[in-house]
Amino acid sequence: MTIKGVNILPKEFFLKDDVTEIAQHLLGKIIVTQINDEYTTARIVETEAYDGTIDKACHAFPNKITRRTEVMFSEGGRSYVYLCYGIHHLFNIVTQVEGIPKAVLIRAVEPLEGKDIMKKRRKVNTDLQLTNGPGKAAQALGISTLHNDVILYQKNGIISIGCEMNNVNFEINVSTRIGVDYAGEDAKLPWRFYIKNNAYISKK
DNA sequence: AGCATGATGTCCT
DNA sequence: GGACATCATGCTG
Repeated sequence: MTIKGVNILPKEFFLKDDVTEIAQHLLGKIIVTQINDEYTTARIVETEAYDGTIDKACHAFPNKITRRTEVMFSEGGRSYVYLCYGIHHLFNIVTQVEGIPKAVLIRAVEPLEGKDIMKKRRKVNTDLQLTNGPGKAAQALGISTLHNDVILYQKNGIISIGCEMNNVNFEINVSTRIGVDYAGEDAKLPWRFYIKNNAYISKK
């Protein structure tokens, strides 16, 4: 299963029981989108883990099923896209076997192919401002709430996650998550992961 | 049916 | 550092 040199990850990648582990394994992986006949790719450089079973910061806490969160309860390997602040579309990757609501927020990516398309979508001209935040990354990749509950491991899917043939080495930094102060003690969980020294990290 | 609230980004001072 | 845009969602009643 290959799209232009990227191997699409199998469903099993998303089913491991530790969402923080998957959040780290997603670093360095490639997001491929083919939306409105426009092809873009980007490398994941920053992620956050959310666990609806124990984590107040997760929309699905405590195992709360609503129309918005129900996709998090489905089998891993699907998208969870929701509207934040009425403006920003945030892209998450659902993990775990069916019934366990956990997901990984894609907070930042490094643009690879289709930068001209990303600049058009974002209405900016500087590479560094293109994808260095969760709202910006989704917008640059053409992802919106229209793409909620999309299967990510299908060949020729509109959104898929892959890895490059030649693996690149990097160090992983860890911190608390951004913008979840409302979660009380859970805001202190060290569940944000990012590639050390990458230029496209959302915040220092 | 009404209301409070964001897993943010951009612009202003 | 701070204001604020903007609306789907979830909760109350």
